[in-house]
Amino acid sequence: MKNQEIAKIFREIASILEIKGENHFRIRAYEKAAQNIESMPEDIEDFVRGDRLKAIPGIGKDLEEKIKEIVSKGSLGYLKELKKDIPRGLLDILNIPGVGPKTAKALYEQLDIRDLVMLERMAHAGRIRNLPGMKEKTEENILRGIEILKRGHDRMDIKTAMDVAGFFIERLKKLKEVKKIDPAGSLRRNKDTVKDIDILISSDKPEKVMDVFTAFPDVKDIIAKGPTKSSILTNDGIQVDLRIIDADSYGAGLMYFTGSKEHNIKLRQLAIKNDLKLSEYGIFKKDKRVAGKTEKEIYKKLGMAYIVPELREDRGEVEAALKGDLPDLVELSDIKGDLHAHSKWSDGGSSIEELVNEARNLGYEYIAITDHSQGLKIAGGLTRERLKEKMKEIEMLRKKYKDINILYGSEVDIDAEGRLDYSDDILKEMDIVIAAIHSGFKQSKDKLTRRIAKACENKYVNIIAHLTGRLWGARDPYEVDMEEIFKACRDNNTALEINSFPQRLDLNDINCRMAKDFGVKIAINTDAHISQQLRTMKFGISVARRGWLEKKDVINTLSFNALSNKQ
DNA sequence: GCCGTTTTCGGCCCGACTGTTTTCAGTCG
Repeated sequence: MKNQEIAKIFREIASILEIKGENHFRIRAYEKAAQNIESMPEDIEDFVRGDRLKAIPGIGKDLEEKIKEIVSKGSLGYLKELKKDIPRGLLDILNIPGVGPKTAKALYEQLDIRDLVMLERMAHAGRIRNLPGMKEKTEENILRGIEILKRGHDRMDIKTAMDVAGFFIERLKKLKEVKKIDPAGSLRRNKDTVKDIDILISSDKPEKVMDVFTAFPDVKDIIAKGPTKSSILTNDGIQVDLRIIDADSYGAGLMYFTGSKEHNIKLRQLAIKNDLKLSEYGIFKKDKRVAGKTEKEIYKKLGMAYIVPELREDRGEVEAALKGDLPDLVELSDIKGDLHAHSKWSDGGSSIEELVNEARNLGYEYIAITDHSQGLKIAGGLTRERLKEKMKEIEMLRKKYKDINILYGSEVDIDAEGRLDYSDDILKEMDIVIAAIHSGFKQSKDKLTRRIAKACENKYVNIIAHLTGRLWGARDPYEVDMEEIFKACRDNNTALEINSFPQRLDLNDINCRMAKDFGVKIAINTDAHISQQLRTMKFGISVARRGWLEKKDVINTLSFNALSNKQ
């Protein structure tokens, strides 16, 4: 899988070309190609082998050759050439908010600034203000931008983003000047991680709303403030953008502000083809607005079905909507049970009964109690003897609660050699077996892949949990050969898990879609460690929806009977 | 650098805010 690697190279080329002041559209061509390759569910090397690269949107003759070179040689001569002209550190300067290619170029050419350290020093020394078109204010903004960059507020997980957005929305809602309010941006698209918070408001007194917004006690810094658009930084360094728009344009504004940028561009191009103009104010024929109040009427005007926010990434959804071919996405209400939860028997905080009762509250048909296996001592893994005692408790609860099926299971550790932590005679007694890696993350990609594939081959294993082990903000995903895993899962009828825990959300959306294309079934689980966490299912659902999954792709949408027959 | 149901050349999404200007370029989303 070289998709990410190629996307990264193309993005780097785009950045260097920006600084060099190259043609804007040529730069966009590289960015667009990077985006398409990165979000493709297929392995680009298959396209090279099949000589089908030009079938990828945004790939023409030139980029085709460059991709072939990267795949065969592992690097690209053109990028090496470009790097001779532009020092590496200059690309970091582009990451400073408010500093773009023109500024970076001027800093490099006129003051020989080559990296962040030099830039900070020069700004402190008051040297920037002497450049043409720059003054003290420019210097201040650069220093402030460097501070923001240093604080490293990159992206936050979706739950944190929802909490921050909720905090602002709840307070803004109370203003009588606020008629309508919605979260927008990647948060509304339910992306697994979010960079900044976007909020849209409809109001006839925008100035008043902006005054209140920028004066909230949590506002540390005002980045921009106007009658229709303001941006602030919170004390925690999170950027919140507020946009105010007329009620007549609210749908168009919501669409624009929800994005993604690529989705918007695609729609605007489509509008032009139809002799229309699309902006955040509506769809216009000549200068007359023909739609704009709701998103639905805009999609309709463009001759396509409504596209839910989760799909708006320009990953084929526009084409599908034009053909009336959109997937019928899985919904939270389709979920019939949770197949991954931990009780006090291992490292959970709730009793089995508490988990069962929460599952009953959620209207589930079944819940699997899947405590850790014996080798995972740090998480209170169960020995054979303790398993027997746990089984007794489950049997007792089964008698007490007839309206739900309590599944006896385990999250079994896969050891460094790919062996399972329980023998087959224990596993075969279980209703459900989840296998997962909990150590040896630093092994090579091949070794990790073989470990997991070997676990798939065990006939008692039903699900592989948290495949790449990522913990947002704490641990990077470990590298596995997705294609190999998908094949192993498909051939052994093993499902892959979407882990709904907000810092995991692993598989991610793109892996999901690829798994689906391979014919692999998915289980959306919470991995709850206290009963309330069974309610985080919605985050896993978001990933599934972003991965184009339908009800039929997800095993825990099956009724208990259908599920039992399948396993 | 890509792309074509007006096109193989001449286009390529659209608008807001800031800071520097004396009407606009740069940056951002």
